[in-house]
Amino acid sequence: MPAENAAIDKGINPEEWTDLNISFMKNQQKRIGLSYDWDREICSHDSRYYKFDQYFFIMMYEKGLAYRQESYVNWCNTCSTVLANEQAQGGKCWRCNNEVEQKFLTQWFLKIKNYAEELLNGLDYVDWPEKVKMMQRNWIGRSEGTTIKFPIIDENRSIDIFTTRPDTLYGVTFMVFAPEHPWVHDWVKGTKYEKKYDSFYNEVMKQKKFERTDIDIEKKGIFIGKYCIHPLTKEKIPIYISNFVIYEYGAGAIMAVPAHDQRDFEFAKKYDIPIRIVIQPHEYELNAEKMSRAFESQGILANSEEFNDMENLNAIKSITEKLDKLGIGHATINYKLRDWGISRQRYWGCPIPIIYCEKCGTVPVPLTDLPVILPKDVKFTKSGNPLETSENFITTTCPKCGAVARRETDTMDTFIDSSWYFFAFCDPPHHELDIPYRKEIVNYWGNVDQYIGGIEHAVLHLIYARFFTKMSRDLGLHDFDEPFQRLLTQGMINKSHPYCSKCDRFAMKAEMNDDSCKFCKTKYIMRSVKMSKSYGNTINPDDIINKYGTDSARFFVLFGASPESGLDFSEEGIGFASKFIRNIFSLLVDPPKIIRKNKTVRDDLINYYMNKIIKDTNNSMNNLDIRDAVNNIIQFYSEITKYKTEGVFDEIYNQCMRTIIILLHPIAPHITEEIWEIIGKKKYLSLASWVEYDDKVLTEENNFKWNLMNSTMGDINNIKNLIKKDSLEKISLIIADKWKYHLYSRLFKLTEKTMNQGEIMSQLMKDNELKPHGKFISQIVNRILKNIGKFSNFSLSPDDESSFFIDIKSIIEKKFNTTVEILFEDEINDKKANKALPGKPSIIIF
RNA sequence: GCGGAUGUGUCUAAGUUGGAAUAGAUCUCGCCUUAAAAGCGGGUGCAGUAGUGCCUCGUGGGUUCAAGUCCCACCAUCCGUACCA
Repeated sequence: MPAENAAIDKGINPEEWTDLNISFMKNQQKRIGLSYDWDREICSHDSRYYKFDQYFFIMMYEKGLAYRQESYVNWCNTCSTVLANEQAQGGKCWRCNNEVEQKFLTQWFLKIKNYAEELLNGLDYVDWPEKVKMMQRNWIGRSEGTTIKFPIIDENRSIDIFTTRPDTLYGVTFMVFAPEHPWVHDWVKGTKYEKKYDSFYNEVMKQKKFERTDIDIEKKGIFIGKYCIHPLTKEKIPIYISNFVIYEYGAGAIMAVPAHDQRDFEFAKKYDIPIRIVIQPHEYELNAEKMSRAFESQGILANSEEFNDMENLNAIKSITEKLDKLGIGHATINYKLRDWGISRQRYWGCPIPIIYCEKCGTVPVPLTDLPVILPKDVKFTKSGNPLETSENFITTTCPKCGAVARRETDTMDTFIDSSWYFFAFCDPPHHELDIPYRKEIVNYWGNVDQYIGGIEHAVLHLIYARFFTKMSRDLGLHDFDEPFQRLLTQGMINKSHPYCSKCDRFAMKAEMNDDSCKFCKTKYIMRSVKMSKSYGNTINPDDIINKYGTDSARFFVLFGASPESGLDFSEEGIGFASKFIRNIFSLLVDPPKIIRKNKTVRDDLINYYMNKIIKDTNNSMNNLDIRDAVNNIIQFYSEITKYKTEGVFDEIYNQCMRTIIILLHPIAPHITEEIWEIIGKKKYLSLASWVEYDDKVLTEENNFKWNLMNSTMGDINNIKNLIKKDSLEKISLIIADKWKYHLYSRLFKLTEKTMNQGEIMSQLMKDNELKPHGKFISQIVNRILKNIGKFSNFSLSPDDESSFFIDIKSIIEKKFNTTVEILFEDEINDKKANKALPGKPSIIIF
């Protein structure tokens, strides 16, 4: 439709305009480095593709899933076309945001309602955001209730109304029909009510549909002089019409129970209709005259013949059973979901393959005659469907009798195209095939493992595509039930923009440089809002790419926020990204200044980090936590930087480089590919195998050791800051006495049995080795028991701990630019020394 | 009204089966530099001349040896939806 509008505005052919845009977008996508398999490119305006839109339509027509009906439909004046219910949410056109009107037209519909139950249940089997599932559940709007026949007086037909509250059936005191219900029109004809009805009808029709169903709008109605009969009591019940009853839902008429429904209550009060109580609350008694609002809670039935004294929730079932037995009602399930109106009065779309013959009526185009090609000899006038201007197209012959016939000129909703394109990507359509795609290929690839799209399609594309998947499965085209197994709804790119808090509005494009609101003169504040042309706050990706490069743009977007939460565009953010990209280049391309021949513990450390980071990054990537993955890479980058300046061991350093290049490659493909070549690697990086981590490096012992090193260095740093010494003479690390290790192992064993401190202490004091240290132990035990989980179960022996510190001595020395000595507790006479504990050496700084 | 989500030191975000609150930005100090930028290092909840103590994940309770995480109630914000019989 934008193509057609642009064509009208600019006088270009829509096809030309579409192709132009496709090549522009393709270029941009290639520039930003998106790796698509372009061999699978499909275009919905290619007759090889839309042929199968028509195929699906005809298959549905033959199965009775496509039908033509005259009804009230949503009409958008600016788009000059009909819209489906899903496309007119909140009474506004999904494309142009214009208020939609109601028009009475003959249109093609698809019976999506036939799949309502399955569409609802299928939601339990997909891994989608709860929010989207809720939106679909609400949209489908299943409700269980009862259909009840109310015979019309003086006629032999009856109205089958739907109610969820058959327990209140005895409380019905009036009926309400939608004003546009066709029966109503006949009933008032030639009666004294006709005039009143006509003016009321016109008044209601003038209201926009969504205004009419606004809760604040006044509930208006009139009596139309007609009655029906209560199916059980046989009482005469007056029929009203009112604006609050919607023709499309249920029967287009309701039974009104003013005592137990607030809306009915208000209506009854207004028009002086009797109120009959049929449910009494447990705690008190209602009085019809004194009621100020309806009683909608649970209670016990009254005035309900044999159902009196029954709990109302039980009565729902009992009354329905009785109606069923008498043949005047039955349990029913109703859905809010309406059938999908797919006719569009526009040129640029897929023609509906139907021919109207005077003799044979509505005739589908035979499958062998597909595709029905969209003609090019059309005139774009400002009004009406351009297709109607192509005589060649309209005039045809009837496939059945050969007589001159006329083609349908409505085209299909473009959502039809997007309802099955994911199958087409598996097996791009071929003109010569008579099916849209081959079953074994689609079954092999499908269903889609991970789908990404905006939340705005929650009850549009995402419901249509599910319907199509089930429908085409039933045509035998493939075997699975749901199109998209995992769904991620990505956020939008926002930008801060002038906002008036008083008027609750953002500055429009023309006002965006003003200081204050043009309506109330309040000063604008800056607030984040989605990018949009009307606000004039859009950023052209090309500008960003030109200024910072593709990789910086990608890095910024991926690191800026999680995919779900959207991103605030900012200059600082993109600046950081661009700095990082530059830094990583020089880090990897400039060779290290110091290269060691011997392997040291420093190399073990960076190797440990490397493996840990591969593991964490892989996890994050798999969960699509791209931001976390990037965070890990940034950390690894700074570790490598430190490692490089301290001096490297060639083999390990090369592994680190390879790892970070590969990890970063999906984020910043261009620069990493470049670096790959510069450092002399053969073949493309994009074809290199992904990095694996070595589980043997990530043992509990190693985790413990490197944590021990980090926390010890943290402690040293802490003390250093505290004593405000500029340069350090010496650091002594004192490893705890052997008996403390013995204590730890005894203690942790005991805590498996009991957490009682007294009991634990008395057990410990039976140990002769520990007994002399009783006072110290009781303090330690107290501290440990307060938060046992904080203490690792794993520990090294005193000798292992000491030799580990000897190993990493050089790292600490380098970091603090001083000498480090490792001692045992009994080797030094300092009262600070005896604070040493297993896994926590005492630190003395000189 | 109904439904859903969110709330984390200044900001943006991580935080898995409960087990020592992480990153990045910002700001700031230092190094480097003739200088700036870039880069590197320290600090960025409070207190402290010794590895510690205390506070803090919207508020208030609860469960637990242990709660950002589990349970209950409330508040705020955002989104969806609305006479659906």
